[in-house]
Amino acid sequence: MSIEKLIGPKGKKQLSMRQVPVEQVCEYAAEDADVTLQLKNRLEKELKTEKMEKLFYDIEMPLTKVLADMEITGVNVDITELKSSSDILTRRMNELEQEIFQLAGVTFNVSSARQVGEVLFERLKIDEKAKKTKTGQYSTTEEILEKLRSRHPIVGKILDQRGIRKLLSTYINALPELINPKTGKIHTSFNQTITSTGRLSSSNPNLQNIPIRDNEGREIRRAFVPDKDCIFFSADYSQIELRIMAHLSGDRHMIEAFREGSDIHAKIYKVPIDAVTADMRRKAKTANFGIIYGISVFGLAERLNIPRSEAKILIDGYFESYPQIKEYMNKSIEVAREKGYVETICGRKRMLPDIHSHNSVVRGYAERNAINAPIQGSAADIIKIAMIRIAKRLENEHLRSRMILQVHDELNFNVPVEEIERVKAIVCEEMENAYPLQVPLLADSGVGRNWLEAH
DNA sequence: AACCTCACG
DNA sequence: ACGTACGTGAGGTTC
Repeated sequence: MSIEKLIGPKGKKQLSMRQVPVEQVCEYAAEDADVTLQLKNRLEKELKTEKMEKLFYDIEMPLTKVLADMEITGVNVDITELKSSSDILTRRMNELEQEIFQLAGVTFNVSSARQVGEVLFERLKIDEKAKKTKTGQYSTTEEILEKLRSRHPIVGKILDQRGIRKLLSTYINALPELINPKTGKIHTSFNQTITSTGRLSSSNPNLQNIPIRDNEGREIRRAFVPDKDCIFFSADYSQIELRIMAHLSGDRHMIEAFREGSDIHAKIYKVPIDAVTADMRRKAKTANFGIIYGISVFGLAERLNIPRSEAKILIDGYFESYPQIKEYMNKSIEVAREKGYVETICGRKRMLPDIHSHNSVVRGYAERNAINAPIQGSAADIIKIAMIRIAKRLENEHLRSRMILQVHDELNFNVPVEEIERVKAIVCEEMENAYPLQVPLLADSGVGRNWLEAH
């Protein structure tokens, strides 16, 4: 039985455990204990035969308490900040909506992708051969509308209105509702058993997807503030996934590049670093990400908005510079075929039954997972080790600083001002030394009066 | 409940 | 000819 069946779906009307008849609580609690014991009896043996005992007992189990402490500690959110931007943005959103109706000549629900598609492609006919989604509906994603921006003034307004609506509904208006009246803070859940790679996820609310890429959205981070007499401290791994790929592949050139601390994105070209233009670097950066995901010529061409021929040249050049990376990718797929799974540096497995599929699309997914999962998952292993050690040191050294958030390659802390130097040293040291690789691991850090300033 | 869209690493 | 970069969570619409 699910908890929501017992106390109702999350929201205002959700009951607390004490409002549920004791017979029902008893039934629920007993089932919890019974099922857990049954699972333990079976999984304990499996842990041993799969050689995953270290991962379980040395990482996942100790991490459980670290996560619980983070959840209980919670995060301060300055509501006055959010309320004032809510008023301003709500007004702008409504103005844009009126202008959209004017330009369309009809009123409609701008939140409805279907209605937006019908207005743009049937009423205004701004594109003869509009792209459709799998279900035959017009696709109106940001990516598509961006390319149609110049066709009609309504397009830009729809994009702007959507952007503002997203910020309001998902963050600005939602976060204040989630403040726990007892603690005055927001308490997320860090889910330890959701992802297929070993990453955490965050829910109710998700605090791992607070905006940062766009200037307007990132202002929301100003609302995430430390306690009184404390500062916000943020530390993040620099290019951890690329460094792991250098380590796992053993590629001499990439290892050397990281050891000498050079600009890895610029380094893929066979010209002096000074000769690398901003555009070359941007393309190389996208290519580097692509490699980690199991690149395709098509995928890279799409993202960079370049012809496939050019994307192919870029990829070929890349593998010429880093031949062992190419070998590593082939080897990962080969391992998946032979063993049916791939694993991370700590022995976390990703089962890949589709690696033998006769459907090339399905098989393609499995092959890309074979490349990506060990990299993404090893990064998760490493930051988990760092979190456990940092939590232990904060406790042993009687510091009042608290770890409050993890965002995949980043850790955030609430730090009493007088502790900042010690905590900075502890956090960076434990992050950088969590798991020695063939290349150095680097952690950047910053402090501020809020999450935005600390970044 | 499925779908679309979009926020993050 | 087709479909194609990895991993998530949430809000809104539609059925």
